[in-house]
Amino acid sequence: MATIKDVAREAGVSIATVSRVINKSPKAGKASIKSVQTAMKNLSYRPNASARALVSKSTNTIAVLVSDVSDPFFGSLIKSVDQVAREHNKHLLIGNGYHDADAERESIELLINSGSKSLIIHSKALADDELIAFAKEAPGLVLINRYIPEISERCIAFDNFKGAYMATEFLINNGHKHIAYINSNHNIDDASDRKAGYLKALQDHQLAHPPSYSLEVELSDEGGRLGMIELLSKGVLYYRSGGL
Amino acid sequence: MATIKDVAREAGVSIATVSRVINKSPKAGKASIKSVQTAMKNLSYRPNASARALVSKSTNTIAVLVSDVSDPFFGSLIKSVDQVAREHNKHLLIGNGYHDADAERESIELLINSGSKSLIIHSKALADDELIAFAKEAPGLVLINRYIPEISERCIAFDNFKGAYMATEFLINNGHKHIAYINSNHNIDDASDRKAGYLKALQDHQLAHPPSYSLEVELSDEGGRLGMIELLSKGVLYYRSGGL
DNA sequence: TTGTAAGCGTTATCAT
DNA sequence: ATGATAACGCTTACAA
Repeated sequence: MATIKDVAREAGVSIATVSRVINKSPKAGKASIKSVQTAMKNLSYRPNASARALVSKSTNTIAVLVSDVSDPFFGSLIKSVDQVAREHNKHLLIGNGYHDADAERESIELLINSGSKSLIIHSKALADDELIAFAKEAPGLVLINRYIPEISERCIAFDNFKGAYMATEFLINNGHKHIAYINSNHNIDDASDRKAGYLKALQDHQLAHPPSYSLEVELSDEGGRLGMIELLSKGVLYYRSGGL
Repeated sequence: MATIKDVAREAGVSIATVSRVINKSPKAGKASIKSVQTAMKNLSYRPNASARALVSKSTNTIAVLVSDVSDPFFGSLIKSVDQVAREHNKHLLIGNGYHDADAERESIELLINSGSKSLIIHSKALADDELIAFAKEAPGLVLINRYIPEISERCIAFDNFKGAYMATEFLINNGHKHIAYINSNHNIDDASDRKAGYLKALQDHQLAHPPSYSLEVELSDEGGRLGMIELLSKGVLYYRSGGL
């Protein structure tokens, strides 16, 4: 693997000059640029990322922690991140949290250790405290899909309460009086916040919400299907044809 | 960010000693180990991965290039890689090829530049020559789902021809005489190899294979569904009830 | 067992 | 415009 030194020798200039043309410094002689460039080609030179990171105190990677790469939800998330990362010539360092606190913690540490200054973290298993501590340690860390008041400016999340409230109110405004709610049985804020939004909307409109109107199911297509079947077969709800 | 130097000062030893306990070198004094460890805790020291990589000439990352992270197929692939990577305390550096030759090339270069010595590459768009060149440059590069004779020991791939041959022969052995083939319209080896295997099996068993028996469809659930509909509605094939 | 010091490949400061 | 050179944080002979 050719180093900057090799290129300098091959091009007959100093390494400082080589560094200048690599980094497109304005103070590089036209002649030098030329010879350095051909030298780089000849030796198929690649700047050493580690050395660069060491001196510049920042890698060109963006760390992303998700719960499970094989879940299409996270796949899409990663892909979106990658698309903007690519525009800035950065790679992604991926960590898997496996929906487990220990694994999440370990992954975040690994990601921080590896020198990424930008971290996009999707963590549901870790406690607020730990995440706050990490956020304090890493100024470029951002939480996605999670809201922690103490570090709100680092959080990007849905307003689940409001979303569920709006959806419920939308149905109410369309004349519905019996609205059921199928929720995920995941014990995370998303689930409880949405449920709360649903209940609040019903309450604000003086609609009843007997327990039989809501149930919790496995978070999957199949879970939702079974939930619907349960609601319909129990006679709690019934189809209403035409429009909303 | 505390450095090894800070730890050394705090622990009252030399940086060499600190380095030794970090790397669990056998020649580290019991007392030193103790004081260094508490010093590390106090300063919440994290070894600088770049510096380490620079001197040891190898990062602790495994690079993976896939066509599209948001595709569950690749998601599972990445997850599997991650699981063994995690056992070795390594992260994944992910590249997206986007089914495009330029993007694939660019990604591989980025991954190599970033210092990963282990590369798992899934490339369908790049030509053999380019991949061979990359393989030569990076001794730790491995091709997945692709077979290139010149670097066969670096390839991990299905024998698509044989697989299709076996599947076809299986049907033949079960008494079938009219066997259709719905293929992907992706212009990649996988598709043509499988098709060839299918044809060879028919030929070896002296079965007819009129053009109407095979067609190419979009690579998706819907594509396959439409393919079946076409075959059935054209009367090329028909259902046969019971067993194989 | 421990410390000193050279060196890894770059960048950036300072002269020239 | 160009070249020495220190520095980045760490590992590893080599000495002691």
